[in-house]
Amino acid sequence: MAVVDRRRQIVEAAEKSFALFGYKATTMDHVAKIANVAKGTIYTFFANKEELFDEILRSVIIEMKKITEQEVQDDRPFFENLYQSMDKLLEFRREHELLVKLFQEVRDFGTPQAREGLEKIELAILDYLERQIDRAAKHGEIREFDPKVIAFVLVKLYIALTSDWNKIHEPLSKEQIREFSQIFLSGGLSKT
Amino acid sequence: MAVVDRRRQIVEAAEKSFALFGYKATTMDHVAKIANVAKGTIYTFFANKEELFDEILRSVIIEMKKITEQEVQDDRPFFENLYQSMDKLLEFRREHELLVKLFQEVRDFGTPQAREGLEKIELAILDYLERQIDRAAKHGEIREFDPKVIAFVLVKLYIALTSDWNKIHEPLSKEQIREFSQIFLSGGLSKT
DNA sequence: AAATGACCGAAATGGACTTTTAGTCATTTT
DNA sequence: AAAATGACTAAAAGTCCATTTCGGTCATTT
Repeated sequence: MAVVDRRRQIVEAAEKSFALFGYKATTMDHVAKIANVAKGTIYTFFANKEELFDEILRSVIIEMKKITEQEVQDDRPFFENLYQSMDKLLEFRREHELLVKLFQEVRDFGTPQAREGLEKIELAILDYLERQIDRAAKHGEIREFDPKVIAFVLVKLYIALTSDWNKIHEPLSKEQIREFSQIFLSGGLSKT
Repeated sequence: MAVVDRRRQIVEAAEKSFALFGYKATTMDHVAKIANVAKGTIYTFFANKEELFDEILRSVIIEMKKITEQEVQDDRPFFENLYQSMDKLLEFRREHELLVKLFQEVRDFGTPQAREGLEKIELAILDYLERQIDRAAKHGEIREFDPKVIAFVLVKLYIALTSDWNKIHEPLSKEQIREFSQIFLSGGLSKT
């Protein structure tokens, strides 16, 4: 009990600190202080700062998976599930303090660990998406193509419409994004 | 004659230096030396370093426009022209020393002027593409949607398949890229 | 009138010195 | 005996200041 509690205290303190200050500005001393624990104790649970960070990331990934799985219903068409999941995921990314902070840290300082952290999360999303696509293809819902590439392009398309676009233009509404996705995904640009 | 020559000497020297050393590491003293001209002379033609850089960028954009226009034939379908142009453009970007150097400079040092330069070029491409798309829509070749967004997504899609993808996987072949583009653009993912 | 290059101030660079911080480990607490 | 502690260390980051570099100017030369 005592051991478990200490671990939790540390993880919770680290969560707060990473979300508030980012990776670089979070010091082990500070985490120890918030957790009401001596610094050495942290090292009985985590080999180093990066592993502590990894623990937090892993829980974020699990949380994201839960959120998307709530949206997926097997009796609905693949695209419907896809749009819902993507919306939820983007909303999560926008609102989750840790992710917001990490994006900012990468943009402003280029901290490698922050970038690698975000890459890990993106990889987890790609992996999850890939399996969804594979399943949809096997169910005959979409054409069969390399699911890895499809997943990759889908994510890029979504990021392009939701994030990249806003750097030079007024943000697109949810409805517009949905419409454009449908054009490219279900319809295609072609008129015929 | 003498005046024109001096200007040309300077521009040619600057072209070489920017392509070889990037924006930051190119010094006005060095450009003057290569051009066999006193530093002050550069300032009779260009207000400052950035304007000299702009001149080079402008000529790169013109060159790109020429290359794509060679590929476009009005009697061919829009998509055919599009794929050809994109291929040529990407090849140009990959092979043009200045662009390669600028990409590297942005990645390694984040020099703002280098990034802005690449942004200008991308904007020029987007602008050109937008007009092509608008034309195709008016000709009834593709569905009518905001050409700005379509152009934006097309470029992002192409960069995703040709450049981003290579950061984690084996590069896709020209044929694969073409196939995927067709899926998304003319066909759509949907099976029906 | 055009071209030059010595010159200027601002900004970048380098290096000595100081502070901070990740990680360790001998000692204390439970 | 096992867990927790915090003073300690080595290395990384930060600060400061002297020196150099570089974009841009302008009095002088061609």
